[in-house]
Amino acid sequence: MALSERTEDYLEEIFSLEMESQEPSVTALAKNLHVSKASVVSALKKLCGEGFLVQEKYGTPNLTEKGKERALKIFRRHQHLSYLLREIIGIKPDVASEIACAMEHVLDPESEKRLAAFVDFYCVSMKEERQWVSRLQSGLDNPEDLSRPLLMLEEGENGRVVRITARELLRKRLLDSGFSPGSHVQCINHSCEEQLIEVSLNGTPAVMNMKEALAVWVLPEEKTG
Amino acid sequence: MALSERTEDYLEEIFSLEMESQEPSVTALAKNLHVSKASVVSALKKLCGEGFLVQEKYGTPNLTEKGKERALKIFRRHQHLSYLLREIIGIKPDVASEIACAMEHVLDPESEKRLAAFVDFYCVSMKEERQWVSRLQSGLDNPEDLSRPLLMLEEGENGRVVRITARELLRKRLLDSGFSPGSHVQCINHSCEEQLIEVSLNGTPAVMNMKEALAVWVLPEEKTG
DNA sequence: TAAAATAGTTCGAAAGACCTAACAATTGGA
DNA sequence: TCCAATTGTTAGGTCTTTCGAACTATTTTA
Repeated sequence: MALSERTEDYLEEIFSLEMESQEPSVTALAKNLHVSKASVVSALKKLCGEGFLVQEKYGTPNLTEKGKERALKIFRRHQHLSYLLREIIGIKPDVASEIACAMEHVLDPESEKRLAAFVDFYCVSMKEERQWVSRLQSGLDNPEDLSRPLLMLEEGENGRVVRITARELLRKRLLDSGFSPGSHVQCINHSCEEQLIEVSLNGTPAVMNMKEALAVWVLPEEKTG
Repeated sequence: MALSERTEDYLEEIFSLEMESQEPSVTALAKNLHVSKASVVSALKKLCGEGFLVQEKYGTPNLTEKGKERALKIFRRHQHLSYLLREIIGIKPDVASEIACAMEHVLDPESEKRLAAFVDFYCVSMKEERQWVSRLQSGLDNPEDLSRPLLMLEEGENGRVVRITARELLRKRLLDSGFSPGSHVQCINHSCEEQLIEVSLNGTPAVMNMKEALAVWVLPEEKTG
């Protein structure tokens, strides 16, 4: 059950190689992990002993179900962290991977969820920004055509959700209610006195308060009627 | 020169305690680092041997200049990382600190700069978002009053830079040119054919292309003339 | 098919971090 | 001032990870 951090690295590397349809040979592992072949063999022995791996003498190591499951967890963590460091913080890929390696072993499930949520939140907003930039650069110079908070849609205007700029509970609530990227929304009615907005979400009526309507960003579509 | 990651942790903890005007006694260190006193003593011995620390038998350890310098570097990295994990990604403080501990030893100077820049960038944009939300919620319902890309400023409009939504070279170029949060900018002239924008940056004329003008976000100020 | 190259294994041994237990110095009351 | 509690030290040992070097098995190739 309990694997040392370093042993987890071996497991992850075996998994990585398998993902790329490469043989997780002793030599390949030694090369990728920058250790001697002797070290690989002893790590492999430990992984076998713990039931994460089966391997005959001079045979290729094979992950068991248990091994795959554990490796996948580590791998996912690593991907998330790498992504955050590389694409969001802007750290160089090789350094990012190294840092991710150091982090991944101390990330508890809850923090991992937070991380994933952050990466998701940020990715969506970055994707939108890229679309925005390319749109403007390709000669389309109508700024009204950009996404904006649902709150700022005119009555009757409709479009697609592109991001949710909220965190924690509000974000969860909105996503759970169906305000996920790609959903179709239409502004039905602004009720300024009550600070409420009536909308149609994928054809179904819904009511939102201002805070919610500010957090849902919509890319308006051409009016088709 | 070369300290192991774990030994760096001891150094950092000594520094931390000194910062809080507490004695970095063997007992305190053992408690805070969750190790036995024997382990502390042997780590202290190593730090003395490397010249980061002076200590007489049964005396309080004292950081040398070299030790302080090194400890400060580690401490700063830790603060940055903790901040990122806690305040931006939303990971619980104790876990954040633990992860920061695992990360701080593999963060090279360049990545550290990137991290600092990201924290800075993100803090500014979050601050702006908060202002935005509170502004809307306090009844001010004039969306024109929000920050927007410099590209979207009318001729003659002016304001203050609140964030730069660019990365890597573009971001660096913009910051180097003086487009940093707080700078005063005024839109002088849009030249649509040449896709160039004439602006005044802190009173000095400058010319930007569309991509640059899109990356600089400005909070417009009241027109005072 | 036999020799050469490559791949995998085993065997100490070293380094690092940690522990417990016994011991020594210091300090603070009674 | 002296005894007890606290604090710091030392010795000896475990565990993990790593290595080089010698060795064996397998594969390639001439």
